[in-house]
This record gives sequence, structure tokens and C-alpha cells, in this order.
Amino acid sequence: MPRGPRYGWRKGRAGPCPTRIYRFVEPCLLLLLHRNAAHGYSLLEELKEFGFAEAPIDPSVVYRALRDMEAQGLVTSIWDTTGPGPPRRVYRLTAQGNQRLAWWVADLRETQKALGRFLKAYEEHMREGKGEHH
Amino acid sequence: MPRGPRYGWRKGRAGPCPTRIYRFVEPCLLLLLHRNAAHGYSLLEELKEFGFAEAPIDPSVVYRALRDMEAQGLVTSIWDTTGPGPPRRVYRLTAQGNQRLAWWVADLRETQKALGRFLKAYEEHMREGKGEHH
DNA sequence: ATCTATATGTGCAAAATACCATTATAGGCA
DNA sequence: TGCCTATAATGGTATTTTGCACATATAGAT
Repeated sequence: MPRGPRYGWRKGRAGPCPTRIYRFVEPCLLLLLHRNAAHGYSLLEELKEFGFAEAPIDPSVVYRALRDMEAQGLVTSIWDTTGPGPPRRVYRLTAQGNQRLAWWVADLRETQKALGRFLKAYEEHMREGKGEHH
Repeated sequence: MPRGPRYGWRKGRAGPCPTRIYRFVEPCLLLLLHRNAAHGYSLLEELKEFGFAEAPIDPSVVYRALRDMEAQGLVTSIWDTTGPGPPRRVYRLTAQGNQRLAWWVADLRETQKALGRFLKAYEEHMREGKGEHH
């Protein structure tokens, strides 16, 4: 709802899609690749499972994330020229990527707790103060 | 734990403190000011309640957030020269700030849900696949 | 006189993201 | 053939948020 130069980024968006969490695409991609090797374009579709359907993510963000992750050794890629259409870069998770996913999960669980603390504090305050501020 | 140029921002920090959530200081400040009018330096202490103790926030972030919020009409400020030490800028919530807080709460509840979906997907996948990736 | 706590700021660089545009392959169709 | 669409990957750049270092000022304590 709020407007102004800070909300949202450009086009009435509430924030970075969809969770307001820094680099949230990375853990999502790691989890998807833990399930199966895949190429960027198909991952773009699979991401919708995590809320990237309501607030669609830009393809460039996904492709860049994948290349960054490869530079960090979290994934490896090979070109797949079989099948029709342009060649696809198929990514596969590494052992390092597996560790990074575990690290992300621990980190996101902390984030969830902090979020819970804030919302609980809000609700308790509102129960007492009846929504009025002085 | 992970290293590399992307983790953390500068000094082994995991991310923007402490929740990995964009602009998380703003809703925290709005809630604190909903409870009571206060000045920046005291808010800096009160923020620890929301997890800014383990990963201390830089004062400049708080002061900047307060001035930005004033520019947006979410808070008003007056100089308080009574009492010892340098003058303090005391902030008070406006009706708009009250609305913005409600908006933030709704937004953060969505974030919490998305986070829950991701963590649930992770746990379910791990229960089936026994942590091994192909 | 110097040190510390209180209190508020400024300037700058790094990182994440949105938005826009480009390149390329292949199939369908008028 | 020429045009359109889907698939697939990538590059450039402005905006936003944040971290970090630094500057300034008042007042009490040693």
C-alpha cells in the first residue's frame, strides 16, 4: 500500500520477490538442484513453488545467481546440445553446494525465529494497548 | 561458515543484521515508537530486543532510517535540550506511521509463510532422499 | 587537561536487485 | 521465404540498502 520513492523498487512492488529476504533465490536453487540437475530456464519455472509466481523473478537474476554459484564451486555445469532449441547449460550440485544448502537452512531458521519474535511483540503490545499510540 | 567475496558483507558477517530481511529496522523502530516516543540513541539500545544484540546495528543506519521516516511523514521530531549532554531529537509516531506499521506486519507475516514453505519443502525432501543428492 | 559516555550526523564503497536490451536456435504457419 | 513464438542464456546500468570509517558536540569524571 505505501507509496513514495522507497516503496516499491520500481513498479508498485513491495520488495525483492517474494520474501524480503536477501539472496533468497540461492537457497531455493540449491534445494531444487539437490532434488535434480537442471538448466536455468526450467529452474525459472520450478521457482514458482517458493512464491516466485505471485512476484515473478527476472530471468537475469536466476542466470546470474547460477553463474556466481558456479564461480564459488557450489555447482558445476555442462552444455547440453541434445534436444531441440538452443543449447542448455545443465547445472549439478557439488558437495560444497550441499554444505551451503545446510548452512542456508540453519540461517533461515534463525531468520524465522527473529521474525516470530517481532510479530509476537507486536501482537502482545496491541493486545495491551488496543492499537492506540500516545 | 561459508567464505568468499559474497559472505558476509565485509567482516565475516552472515548478512545484514540480524534477520536477513530488507529494511527490518524500520518496522522495529515503528513498533518501539508506537509504544513510546524516544530519541535515536535510546532506540539503539531498545533494538536489541529484536535481535540487534548478537549482530549490532550501526548507529548511522538507525539515524538515517529515522530521518527518512520523518521525510515520509511516518514520524515527527522535536529537539529536547533539557537534561545533560548534547541535545536529543525525540521522535513521535504519526497516524501515517501507525498505518505503515500495520502494512509492515502484514508483509512480514507473508514473509514468514514463504519461509515456512521453503523449510517444509527442505525437510520433506530430506526425509525422502536421506540427504543424498545424485 | 584528558578520557569516557552521550548524542547526532556525513561520505563513500560494496552488494543485491530490477529493468531493459541483445543474441541465438528451432518449429509452426501464412 | 519471411514472420512469429517459444526456448535459452547473457550483458549493461540505475536504484536501493547496508556497512564502515570518520566528524562533531556536550557534559561529567579522573
